[in-house]
Amino acid sequence: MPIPRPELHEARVIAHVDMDCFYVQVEQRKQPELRGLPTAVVQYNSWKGGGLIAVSYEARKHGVKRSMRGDEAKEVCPNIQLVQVPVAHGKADLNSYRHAGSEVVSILSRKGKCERASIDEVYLDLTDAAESLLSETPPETLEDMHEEALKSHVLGINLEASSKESFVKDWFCRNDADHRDKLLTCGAIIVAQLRMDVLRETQFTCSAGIAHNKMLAKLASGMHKPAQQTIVPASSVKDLLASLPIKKMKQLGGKLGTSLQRDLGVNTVGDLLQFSEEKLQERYGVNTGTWLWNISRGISGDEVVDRLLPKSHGSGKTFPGPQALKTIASVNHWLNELCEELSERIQTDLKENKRVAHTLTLHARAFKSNDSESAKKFPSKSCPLRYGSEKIREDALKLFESGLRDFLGSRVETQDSSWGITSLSVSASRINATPAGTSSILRFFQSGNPSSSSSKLDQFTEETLPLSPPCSDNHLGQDQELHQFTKSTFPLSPSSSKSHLSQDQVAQTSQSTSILRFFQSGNSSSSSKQQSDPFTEATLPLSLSDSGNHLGQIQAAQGKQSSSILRFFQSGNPSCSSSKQESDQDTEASVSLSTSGSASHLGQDKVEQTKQLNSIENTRDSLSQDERRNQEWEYKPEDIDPNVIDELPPEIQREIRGWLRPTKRTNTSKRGSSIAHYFSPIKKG
DNA sequence: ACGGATTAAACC
DNA sequence: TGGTTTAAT
Repeated sequence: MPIPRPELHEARVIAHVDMDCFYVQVEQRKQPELRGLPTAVVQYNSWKGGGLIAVSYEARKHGVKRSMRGDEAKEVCPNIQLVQVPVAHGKADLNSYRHAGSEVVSILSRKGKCERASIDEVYLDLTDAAESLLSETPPETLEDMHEEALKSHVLGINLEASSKESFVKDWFCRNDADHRDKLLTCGAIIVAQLRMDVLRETQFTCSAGIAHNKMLAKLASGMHKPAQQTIVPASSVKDLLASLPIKKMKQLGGKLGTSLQRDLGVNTVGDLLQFSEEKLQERYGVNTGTWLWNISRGISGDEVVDRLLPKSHGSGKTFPGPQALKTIASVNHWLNELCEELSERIQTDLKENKRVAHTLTLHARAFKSNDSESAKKFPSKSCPLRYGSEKIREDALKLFESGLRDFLGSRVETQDSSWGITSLSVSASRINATPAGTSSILRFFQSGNPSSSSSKLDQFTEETLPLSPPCSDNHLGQDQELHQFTKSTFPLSPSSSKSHLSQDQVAQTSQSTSILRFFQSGNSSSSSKQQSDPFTEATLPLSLSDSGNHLGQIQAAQGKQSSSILRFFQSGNPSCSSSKQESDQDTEASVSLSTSGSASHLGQDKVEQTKQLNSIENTRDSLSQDERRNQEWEYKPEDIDPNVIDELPPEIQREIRGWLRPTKRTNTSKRGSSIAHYFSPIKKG
């Protein structure tokens, strides 16, 4: 019995799809009269015409480049059309581009595993689709090959002939083709179709690379732009890399690439071949060394991860030079703007994708004018994320103050204006999908608890948050709705009149809220009630409040049943019952329970997220443990405190434990791992 | 101290 | 783990 050759069985078909000057295309779709004209997208038009962040290909011909100023662009290309990025919260607002990006993702994810790599790029694993196509209708039998597929570039075969297309067709359809080449051909046909779908459905063009791994696909997608695709057959990899400047390689555009050039005299990827793996390891560490050795041979085992949504959200702004923020008041103002945007975005994420963010992080850059050693960096700070824009603001300000104290080194004069903030950002990370659909745990909380009446809940919610700031006037329509939701979600606060978050508070908040968030968001998707907007109207099964002067009402509002629920949460969670003084009381006093909104209200405009969520349910029942482990990052065991689970009824325990994966975190880093899956285009002995 | 605003991931 | 650094777009 001959052992099957691994290359044949493990040859993957990977595509990288890259939108052409994406922001420009988005603006041109909005203003079709700009189509065909040299166009660029700028932000902050006030200073020197603003900074360019996207440039159309017409404008590039005139020498306009990214990172030029609007004024410079006008000089080299006088009739360039400059479009400003929308502004909201006093800063650039990229939401329209994000939305356009997700339109594209929803189309590109139709044919296989799809990984959103950035706002305008995806990787696709088309192996299965290509194999199916090959076995059902192999290229050589195809009568009418799509024009777009025939326009593919194939590295290594065409020689700039005018009759290129016939060469490509011959290459596609030749009978003696390598199996892997046939797979790539099928991949190219599929990608061509996807690109046409994207164009038809969104009016956007894109370019693509088709190869056996991500690295090569990414390389290829940039080789013929715009609106073209490039195939990298295994046989052409060696020549391709031999002359490829090292800095063109992803991950080598920065310091590592520079070090390779300067320290090893490596100028092309091919130059790397002469170094042994050990040599590279000793200079750059095992992982990086092995990784370098591999990429120089076109080997890259990175898999396409099925992920259509971003892993974090951030909102930030720079305050260059004279604009640096020098008072707490001004920092507070901008923090509020940034937090407002962030809050809206995680709220939208929760509503549309049923995802919950767990960590709030503040980043800043700062200088000290008087201090001699001003080289110190402003430290990042993070804490558990509490939903609701005013909570976020409050926490972000505390994080900032804490960071500023560290930055200034325990000296007191914080309004000394001896410091300045040159950039500020807040971000939300550790975003977990919540289990969608009906499950016993959700049924348990809904049917088992009579105190869960939504009308009562709304009232409760409104009364609980009298301190919310007035809606800003420019919020209308949908924003209004969002704001309401914001106010009513997770109003947990560590009752902090203290000047900073202590470690204890942080830890406590983290543990005690995670379970609540879990149930809250899961619950909200599981009822079958018909409501116009279940999310805004009844979304508060469990809430904690810090509003001291409403304590009486809150206690009155919660029934007996809810207090028993409360007890087992608290007893199950050590950090809840431990040495908390005032915050402990707040916590105890304000938990209540409610029913949820409707189960199946997913907006139909969000096909991609639906697909992602559905895949969770499907895999739960049909996949093996191992397969689950790979996909089940969605379930995030961190959402559930193990101690709490013990207190739950047995059938609920079973269900929850089914979601939990064993603590993973193997020490295999991306680099140097999963050698078995490496595609090896270069024959060895 | 203008290449801005975001994202991701390795590393320690 | 949180926080820092690197890198890409």
